[in-house]
Amino acid sequence: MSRHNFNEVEKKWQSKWESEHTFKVEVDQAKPKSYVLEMLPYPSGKLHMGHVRNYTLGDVLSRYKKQKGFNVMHPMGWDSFGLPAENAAMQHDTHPGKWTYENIDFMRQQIKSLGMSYDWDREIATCHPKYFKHEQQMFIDFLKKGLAYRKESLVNWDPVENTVLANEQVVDGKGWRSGAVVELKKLNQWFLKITDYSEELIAGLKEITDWPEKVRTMQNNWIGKSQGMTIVFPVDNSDQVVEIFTTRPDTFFGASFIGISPNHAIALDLAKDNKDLAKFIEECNQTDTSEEAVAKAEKKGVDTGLRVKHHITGDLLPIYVANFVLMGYGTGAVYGVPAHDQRDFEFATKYKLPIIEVVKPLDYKGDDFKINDEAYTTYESVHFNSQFLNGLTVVEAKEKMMTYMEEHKIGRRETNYRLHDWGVSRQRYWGCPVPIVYCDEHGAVPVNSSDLPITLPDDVEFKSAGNPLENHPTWKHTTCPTCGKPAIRETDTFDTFFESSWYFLRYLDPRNEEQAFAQDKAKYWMNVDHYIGGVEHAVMHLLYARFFNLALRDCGYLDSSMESFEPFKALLTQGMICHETYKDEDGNWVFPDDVIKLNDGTYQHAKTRKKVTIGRVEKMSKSKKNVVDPDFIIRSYGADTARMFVVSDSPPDRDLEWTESGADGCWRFLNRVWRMVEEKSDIIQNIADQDSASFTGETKKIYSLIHKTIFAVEEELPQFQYNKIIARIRELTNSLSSMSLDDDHSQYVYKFGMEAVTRLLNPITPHITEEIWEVLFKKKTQLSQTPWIEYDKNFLVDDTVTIAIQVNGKVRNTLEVPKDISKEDLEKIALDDEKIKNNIAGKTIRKVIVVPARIVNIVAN
RNA sequence: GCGAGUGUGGCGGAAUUGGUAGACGCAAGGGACUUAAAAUCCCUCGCUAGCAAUAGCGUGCCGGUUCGAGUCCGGCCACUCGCACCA
Repeated sequence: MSRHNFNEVEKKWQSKWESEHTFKVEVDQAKPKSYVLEMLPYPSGKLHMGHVRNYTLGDVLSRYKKQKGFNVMHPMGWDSFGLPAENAAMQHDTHPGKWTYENIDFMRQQIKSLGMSYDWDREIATCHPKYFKHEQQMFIDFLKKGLAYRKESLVNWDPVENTVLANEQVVDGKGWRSGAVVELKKLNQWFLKITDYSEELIAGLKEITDWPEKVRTMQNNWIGKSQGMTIVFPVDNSDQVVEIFTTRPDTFFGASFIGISPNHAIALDLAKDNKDLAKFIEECNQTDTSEEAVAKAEKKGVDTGLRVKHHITGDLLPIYVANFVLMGYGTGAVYGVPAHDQRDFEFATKYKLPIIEVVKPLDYKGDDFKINDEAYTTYESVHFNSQFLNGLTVVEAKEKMMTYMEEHKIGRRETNYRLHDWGVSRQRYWGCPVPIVYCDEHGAVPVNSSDLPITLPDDVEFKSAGNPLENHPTWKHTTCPTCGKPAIRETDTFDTFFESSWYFLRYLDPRNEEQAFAQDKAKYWMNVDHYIGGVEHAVMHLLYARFFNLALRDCGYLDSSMESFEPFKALLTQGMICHETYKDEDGNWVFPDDVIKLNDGTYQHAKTRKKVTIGRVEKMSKSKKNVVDPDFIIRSYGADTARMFVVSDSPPDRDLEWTESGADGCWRFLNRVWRMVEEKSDIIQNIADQDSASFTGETKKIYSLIHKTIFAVEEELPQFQYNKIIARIRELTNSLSSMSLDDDHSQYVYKFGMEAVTRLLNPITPHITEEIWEVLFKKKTQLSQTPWIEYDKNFLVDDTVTIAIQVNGKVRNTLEVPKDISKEDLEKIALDDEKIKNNIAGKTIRKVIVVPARIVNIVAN
């Protein structure tokens, strides 16, 4: 008996699919379309198991949809601009482009060895000038439409390397390489007006019901729409004013100070003559730009000496410069209500500012409510100590106060968003050049479209400090598109989220030289029906791509008559791949491949012979060495096994633990399927079709199970519940292998069952199933080109059901009863049952609950 | 710190969405075949007590609603993800 030779077979089918263009796709108005998309990878060098899982999830659906008769778009490409290429260039003295393209070639071959059903003719690389040419045109169009503009903003500056650092490159407020304390520096940068679309982005969330609720919630919170009040405080003894924004105008009587951001105009102005304040601001500017760093920092501030008068109480409130007030949100100034906001409370405690309680719990009787060691922030509360707001709930008080403030010209109602405009400028080499020229006379001028793409110079130097484009001797020198006089190019490049915000449209028309994509192609293929990728992209990438789709509509790229401008109809966020961690006796991480199990059950390092201890299961990461190499898995088990394992054990949105033994199990199963067909090949080739109406007993039961399994797969596959599908198919396989095969009926059912197993398994393990189909079932047409197997609904329901009989909620027996038995009969049978009788002996029956086809519960005591 | 999730046997996970908790797989133990090993096949397998029938307990923890809770409600605990220049 031959064993399945996966190495040969997988190569055979991969080249067959390629040479016969099995997965090539074009617009076809006669067929329904389906666009299945996996997030495009960054070509970091090698595939990791997370990629394998991501692409398998998409590939299974894509293959299934094709067999269901859909015209399936399933493309792959490379998100190939970015920081790692520049780091590699510095470390290995190579060119980012060379490094990137070599990685792409290697990883493409890796993906191909997994047997993914991509239309490779549509492959794109975002670092290719033919790709980013259109991106540069988009930016120019955004500029003309008023969706792009330039303003000053802060960056993390490494004073030693003379370079801008990514937040990731800042460790504990210091540059990761130089160790220098990071400074905040103001630079002129390009921004995209995503905030123009705040409302539409919120509204769209209601439309995309096939997204996980958690992602929609996160996006909604990220946009952070809030209605509140901008209150204008005149500064005492001055003609200046401070504008603050608050979402809690109802707590106005509890305000005891004003906090302004260290980067607020007033703070910066005062700092000119105030050394202490200047020093404090400098200190604040020594954290990185992340919101997290600001929020975690100890609350600190400096009294400016300025005072404002409370409009109603007339109290004088001090203005503090406070490190926890963000310049980017609202007006960059807040009023502090220590009793009812935790940050304000900590701040007030530290600087001994008054704490004034103005709301209390709904059931609190007196007017002496006091907080203790933390702020009282419950929203369902009632006001006291607040003059005309006393006795009102927060909601009521808010409305009354807003009206009052408007009438008395204290402030104005305002809607604020946490979302701010998207800064797209990066001071880096390996990115898409911003197509702008600076002319002394005409300022920032967009490059003429006929001069696009603006490409990167190849001869760059990474050893010296600063931005290589800036340092290049000639590249930035050009002429002004308007007047032709000497001018300087923009040396910044785009954020790489720019490329990934529209790549799904480029796939639809990837070789179009004139346009980013043809409108009619986009109209046919959009929107993406199934988008699959990691949760880590839940907010930013997905929000930017949603914004782009709207902006591209408004710039005429997309047909405005399209039904929806949500680019991704359904979203699946997959979990991470985890693995056990290993450490040797010196505390060094050890690769799983280097760990061997000894006979006494302990573990040892294969080379150093040191004892190894097993740690917890964690996300696979290079730093902890708990990684397995997809190449190694494919070589030792084959692609089918790898594909099957990554979708078989866990639901797709949960983390998956990679285990050697789990992969073994899949490998054994696939061999078993092969054997089950091969060993019975004479039956399979000789048995004639039988009339299913005459099946009885076990044969009928298993025949029915085949149809139930097909039905279940049909239900569960489109929901990505591959783990359940595999369990179903395994159950069916177990039943088939237990058949006695002693008559024509059972032999036929066995054959039909194995055919079903082969076909149902095909999207998951395409190579072995194609081979079984051709070699053992002697079929001429590729399984990938064969329509999906159909179930017979007459065999989906049984005549009887098994019902649990409970006494006081505890199952005491199960009974098999006719499916449509009446309530009365069911109750009678249950009460007549011997075991039940024993159980209720000596008790009085109080109540009997009968749920037909489900359960009987007898309440007795 | 803020926002969002997750938690079921030794392990990964099922559970018709309020109705038999543990499907399917992994690991473990026992057996068959074999000179032997591998491979394969069969059996056992939540915990405790019992030869067994069976009984009690059991879905992170505490409490509640219900004839009935893994599922619904309230309060905790632990872990994970995101926080705008990593992708």
